[in-house]
Amino acid sequence: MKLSAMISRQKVDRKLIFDEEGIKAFAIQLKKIRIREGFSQSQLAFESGLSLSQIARIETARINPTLSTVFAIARTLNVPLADLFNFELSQKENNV
Amino acid sequence: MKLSAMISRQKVDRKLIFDEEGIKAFAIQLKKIRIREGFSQSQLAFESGLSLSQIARIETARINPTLSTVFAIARTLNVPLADLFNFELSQKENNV
DNA sequence: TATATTTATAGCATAACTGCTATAATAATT
DNA sequence: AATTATTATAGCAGTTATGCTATAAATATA
Repeated sequence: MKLSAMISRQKVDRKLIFDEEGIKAFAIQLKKIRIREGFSQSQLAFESGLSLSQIARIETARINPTLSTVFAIARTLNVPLADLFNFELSQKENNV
Repeated sequence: MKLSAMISRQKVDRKLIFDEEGIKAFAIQLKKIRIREGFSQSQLAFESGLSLSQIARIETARINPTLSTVFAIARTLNVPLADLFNFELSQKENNV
């Protein structure tokens, strides 16, 4: 994250979560599968109806995409949804 | 509708996608897993740090949640991410 | 029935996602 | 090296996700 973003974030006491670990893991997973399926970012953008900038922002982990966006990607790449989420999140170690 | 209205609307018509089919399928899947894991919506909300209204909105398919929100849910329910996405999307039949 | 718990709905304010457009940076190809 | 293709970055406008608070509806329990 950029310094300017960190500063403004810290200042505003923001409420919405941004799961950096998960977002980065998803970015890696998407890029892996997109390339495996033989798509360029442009192709994926065009065929899915998403914008190229959006695809790039997702793969560089700059934004926190919505489910509908991910669904559009999965449909276009023609892969099972679970494939895109086939990675591990660190679990919170709590629980009684 | 008048042409002028269509034109001015066309300019503003940049509505974001809302994948109703996918959002509904996710709502069902979340509810199923939440109950299976023995959580009430309140518990899930409290332990995840999400608001109760947000959990309800997701399970009633009224909103299009972000990945970070889904990640928080998966962590709290302590289930693999792929579990929450273990459902089928209708694929677009095209290609080649 | 009554009471408590759980789930659903609503409005507001704020943060942020997305499309769009343009440009820059990087990688691939000739 | 030059050209092309691909990927990354940036700012703006419009729409929406989210938290918060409150209330209503539905469901479970006594």
